Amino acid sequence: MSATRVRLLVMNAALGPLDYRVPEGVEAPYGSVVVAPLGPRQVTGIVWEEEHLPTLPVPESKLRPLFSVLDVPPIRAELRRLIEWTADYYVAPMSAVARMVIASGGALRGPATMTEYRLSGGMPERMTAQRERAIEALDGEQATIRELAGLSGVSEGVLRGLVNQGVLEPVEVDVDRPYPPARADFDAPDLSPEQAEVAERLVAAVGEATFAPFLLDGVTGSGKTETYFEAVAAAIAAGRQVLVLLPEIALTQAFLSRFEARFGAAPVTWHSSLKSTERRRAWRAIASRPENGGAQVVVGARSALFLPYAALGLIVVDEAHEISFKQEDGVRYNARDVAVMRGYFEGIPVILASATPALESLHMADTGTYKKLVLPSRFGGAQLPEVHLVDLTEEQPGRGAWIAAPLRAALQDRLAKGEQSLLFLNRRGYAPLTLCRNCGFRFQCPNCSAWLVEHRLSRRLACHHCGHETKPPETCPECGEPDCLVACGPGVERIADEVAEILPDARVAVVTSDTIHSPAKAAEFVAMTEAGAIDVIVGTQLVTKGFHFPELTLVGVIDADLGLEGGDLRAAERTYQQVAQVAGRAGRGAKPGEVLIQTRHPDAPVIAALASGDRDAFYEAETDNRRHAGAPPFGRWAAIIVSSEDEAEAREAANRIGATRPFLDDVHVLGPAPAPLALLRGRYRYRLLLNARRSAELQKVIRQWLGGVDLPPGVRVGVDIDPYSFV
DNA sequence: ATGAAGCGAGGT
DNA sequence: CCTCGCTTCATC
Repeated sequence: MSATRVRLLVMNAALGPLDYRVPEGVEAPYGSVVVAPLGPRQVTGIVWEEEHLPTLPVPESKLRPLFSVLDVPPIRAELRRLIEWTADYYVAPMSAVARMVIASGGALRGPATMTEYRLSGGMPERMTAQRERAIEALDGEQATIRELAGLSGVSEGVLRGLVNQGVLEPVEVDVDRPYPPARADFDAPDLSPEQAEVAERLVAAVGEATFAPFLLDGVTGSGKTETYFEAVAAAIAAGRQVLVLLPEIALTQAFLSRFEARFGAAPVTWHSSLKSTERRRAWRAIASRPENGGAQVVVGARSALFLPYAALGLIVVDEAHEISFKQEDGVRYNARDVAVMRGYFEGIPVILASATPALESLHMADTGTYKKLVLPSRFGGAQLPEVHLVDLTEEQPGRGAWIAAPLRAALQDRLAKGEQSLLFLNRRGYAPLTLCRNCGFRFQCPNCSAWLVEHRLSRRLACHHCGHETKPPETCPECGEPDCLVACGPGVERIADEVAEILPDARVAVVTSDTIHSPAKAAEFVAMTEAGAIDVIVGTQLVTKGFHFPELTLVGVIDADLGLEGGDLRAAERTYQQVAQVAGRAGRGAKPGEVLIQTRHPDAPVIAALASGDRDAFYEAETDNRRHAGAPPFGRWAAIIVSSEDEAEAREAANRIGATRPFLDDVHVLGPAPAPLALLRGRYRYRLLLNARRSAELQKVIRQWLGGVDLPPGVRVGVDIDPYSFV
């Protein structure tokens, strides 16, 4: 006998919980995804425990019946608890978190087959510019008309014309066809004794199927992936699902080939650029148990964390220190931390793998909350690279140059030996600032308080915050002077030019999110590098991790001080991680590696620690700093960001919030002040910072505080718990 | 969210 | 007396 009355969490942040009547003969247990009438419209909702969604009582007579219960498995209690925890911890609406669970409107409804289109090979009777463009862009693609329109940049109308002409042919696709199965024993590797010992612990944890968080702390090149693959194999063999979170899609390609070699089939991937059919297929596979043809292993970006796994048995967070696990808009959650909570609610092990763990993670391991597993040496006898500092105050590269003499010499040496080099600079484009030599005019983004970055490869001035782009003008827009624009400072493209001057014969590849914008491009880059078709790689943080190139023996860090600018709380830690990770690309094969770090502050503790390879000393010093600053893991930070399209409105709202601040012993409020990016995507931003003791009920304080302020409709207030970027 | 209802200012 | 724009209210 099921309830005749249910409470819904509706997928609409502005609406509270709503109660409905369950029609005769309909089953709607907790977690059911349902469609309900709302005034003249319909809403999607999830049937929830009444006691977890308190609301004022509504008389029986007002209840309307549910429209339908959708044909998907109910959202399990474990995931419902995670939704509640995430909403509570990150001060976000439960509906916004639940949306990340549903994540695919198409998965809930509609037919199981759909029509996609592909080029038939035929040509239209009349060729037009638009048609030609479409045909060129869509070679090898198969997707819906809408998606093809997005891919080709022509309108859906043009494509429908091509369908009528037979140039695009329809293909009926079984949307939910199962994925090829992964096999636990497809190609088990030979592990080193160290790896085998760690793998055994992880495999045992998978077998026990209870909550167990692990910090897998292994130096770069120690074979962390192969090691946790054994735990993945154990979960596959036990019929449980595995989620592997990766920080960036660019890394997926390298991961996928390793995965396929080990398990004989590709895993299910989940990321933001999936097409709607792929998304539906993946979602439904994830919601099905492996023995019923469901997904076995899912590799995804942070958003894969909230999917409704039917039988999750293990979560791996690879490169767990990466800040891209922190979502910076919408629900501002940290996938690394939520992964541990998901493991807790599901009662399964969670592996955080990193060569440079976040201080917070190390602290959890040191206090015994996480179990620490260490891989102290590189796999196959490879040695960690030698690290040398280049003091830029002594070795000045000269005007308009950024590569100092020692690094030049090292580059020349590697090219002569036929070995590969990698130069790291975490700055996309050619130059971060362009100004007029005549009048001093600086190109600034109209929507953000940021300079426009020159991109020579694409001949554009671009804002890296909002995507605004313009063509560089012939004359200065301020004073009209021709040919007067000068590039200030280096980006990777400019470094690549400098390399071309030093080594005219070298084959140079620029590797950034601009040049590696698809998995195919990433695969191409990897293939070329492995084939020895590239001598020097110049890249941003994209090249700091995941890649394994045995012939790469030199890593040069162009500007190790760059990350230390900007007053970020974790600046020192981030610099350490980035440089240590990129250094870890050197000497992974038989030949030893060398790392040259250019810096103006060779005595700064971070830089000195990098030079001496004394990780523990760095972490100890950083731990002391954090303790004194009341920063995580010893205290907590939160940010409140108030924004509006109107500057005065944003300022007034921030002041109003500031005026009602709580005065407490364990929570201190700073601000409001203009946010470092005072204008972002056309919105003016003010910020308040909160520093709290560990024991403080920070979220409760914030909720009560903000709940008591009412603001004009154009003002948005965002809460960022445990912020990374103070922007 | 989103549409309906309520209400004052200004126009016909 | 009506229309426009804006605020308030209800949606189970």
